[in-house]
Amino acid sequence: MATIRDVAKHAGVSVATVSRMINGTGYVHEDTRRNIETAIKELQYTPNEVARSLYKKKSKLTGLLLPDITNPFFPELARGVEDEMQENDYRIIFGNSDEDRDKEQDYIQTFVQNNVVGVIASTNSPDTDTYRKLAIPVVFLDRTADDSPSVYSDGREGGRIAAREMIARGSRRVTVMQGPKHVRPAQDRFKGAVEMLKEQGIDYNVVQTSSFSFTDAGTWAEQLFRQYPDTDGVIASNDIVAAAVLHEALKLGKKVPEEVQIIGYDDVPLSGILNPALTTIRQPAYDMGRAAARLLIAFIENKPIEQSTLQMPVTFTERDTTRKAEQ
Amino acid sequence: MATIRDVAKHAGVSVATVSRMINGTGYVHEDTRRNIETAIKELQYTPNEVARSLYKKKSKLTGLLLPDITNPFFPELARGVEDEMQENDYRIIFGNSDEDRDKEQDYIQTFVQNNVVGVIASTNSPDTDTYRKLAIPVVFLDRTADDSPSVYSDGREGGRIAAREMIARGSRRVTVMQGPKHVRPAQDRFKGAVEMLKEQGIDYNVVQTSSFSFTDAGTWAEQLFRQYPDTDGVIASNDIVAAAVLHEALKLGKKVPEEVQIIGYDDVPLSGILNPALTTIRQPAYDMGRAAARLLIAFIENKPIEQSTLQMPVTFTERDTTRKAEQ
DNA sequence: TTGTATGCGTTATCAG
DNA sequence: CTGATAACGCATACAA
Repeated sequence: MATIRDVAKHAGVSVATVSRMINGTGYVHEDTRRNIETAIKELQYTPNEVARSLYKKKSKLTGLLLPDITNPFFPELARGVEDEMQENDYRIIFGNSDEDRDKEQDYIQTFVQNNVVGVIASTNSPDTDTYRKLAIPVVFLDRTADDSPSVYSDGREGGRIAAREMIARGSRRVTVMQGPKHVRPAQDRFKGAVEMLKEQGIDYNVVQTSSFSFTDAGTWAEQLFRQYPDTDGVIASNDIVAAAVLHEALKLGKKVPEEVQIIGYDDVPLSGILNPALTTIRQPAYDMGRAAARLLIAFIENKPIEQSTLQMPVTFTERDTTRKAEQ
Repeated sequence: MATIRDVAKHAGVSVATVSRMINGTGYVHEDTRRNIETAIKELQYTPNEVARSLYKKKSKLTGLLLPDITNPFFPELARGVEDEMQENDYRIIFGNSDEDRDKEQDYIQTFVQNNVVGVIASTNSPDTDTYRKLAIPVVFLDRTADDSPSVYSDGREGGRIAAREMIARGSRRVTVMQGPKHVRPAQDRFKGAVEMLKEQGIDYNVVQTSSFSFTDAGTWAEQLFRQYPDTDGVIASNDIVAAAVLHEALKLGKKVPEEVQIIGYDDVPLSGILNPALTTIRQPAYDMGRAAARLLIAFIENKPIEQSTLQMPVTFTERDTTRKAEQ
């Protein structure tokens, strides 16, 4: 790898001049500029970001911490973040936390050890020293903490909508699936749904689940219909679980949506191609990722910030696992 | 952030001693060790990886380049890579290439600018200077190049299996979907399928597709049944497309698998919960990711390497979009 | 307009 | 067993 010294020597100038020309700081004569440029070309020089980072105590690196990229909601988020970052010349150090505090800590630590200029995190414990002590900006994604910059959607409202639409379409023995206890967004949507069910005086049951994994989803689905065989409406904790419930319902010979209605959550890409296609509460994942990155960059670059807390809209996405609403 | 100098001062020793104790290089008296340890604790010191990287010209950073994390095949791969890396204290700088040479170049460049010690790449152009000129080890994932370290599965064989099983189950007017022209694995499986179809003298049509995106998949599916309404077997280019074809077939009132059989490719997690569940050719994505990371680490750490080219097995995963084989 | 010297935080060499 | 010190590649203050 050629260094700035090589370039300087090759161009017959000092490293300072090369540095100035590269960074566009200070004057440099047209002729010498030309010399330096050809030197750079010939040596295929590219600046060593590590040295830069050491000197400036700032890098072009950013940390992204997500629970599990294997859950189809997160790739959308990640892609949004990545696209925005890459368009602004930032790079991403990526890690999966598995919602585990230790792993999370560990990643955050290596983020700072590597001089990242900011981090985007999807965590259940934003209100901890792990984040409070950070000297760099943090944006929470898909999660919130009061007064902390964050991009998320209104889980409670999403849950309420799901329940409301389910009731409006005639289900009267509803089963609400409660996602993992320590996952905030899962609990928010759960609470929202239960709230609405109670308000409307509708009978409901709860099935507890402890993960969002594809492999477990089938188990929750079986359990659901074993415990509540006469349920006529399922509000799932996310689309994966909803898909598993749909699968199980059809396997048991139940007609969807005639006998059982199902509403998912997230609107991950696969939801639209299920059979029947899944009715769900949509979160604009990709946009959320982009927004979070945009916000973080604004902090990093000290740009003006209108709002440091963005609540994105959730929308009822009606497809074929629900009946037409009664007028 | 506390530096090694702070620790040294705090412990009343020189930085050299602190460094020695941290890295376990050279002797250090038991008493001073204790002093240093408490100093580290009190100051919450963690070594600056950037400074380390600058001096040693080596980091704990690794580059991972994938086409598109939004395609559900890749999160599995990525997770495998990440798990193995993280267990070995390596971190990942991640980027999506969109199968685009420029983006790819760009990422590779910033990888080296950041002193990564190795890269894992899923690329269609492994045989280019971009990779040949790299001074650090590279492992190609899901793609191969002769003699280059790589982890992939046998696409041609996968295609052959798909066609063979489709024929064995009675389809006689098969449609093979050809994935994006520039994506090697897609072409391999396509060729394999066509090869087998020809060998067996079975009538077949080809539908060309140019992406793996969820949004486009529906279009290919519609087009397929418009052009070849009497097809009785579809070999899709991957599971996403297969899911779309399944969706469309049912929408058109076709019985699956009675009137149309469908075979996908990859066995992404969603395949098992489709209705009917998708028969597909499985690639062990997670394991492939792990294997690639393990291989890369072996290169990085100069460990002995048995095989630098790993071809993982593809397996026919029989579910419900195909009929029982004729005995 | 350009060059010299210094320091960013670490590790390794070498002398003590 | 320990401490000065040079060097990694770069950007900046200051001189020229």
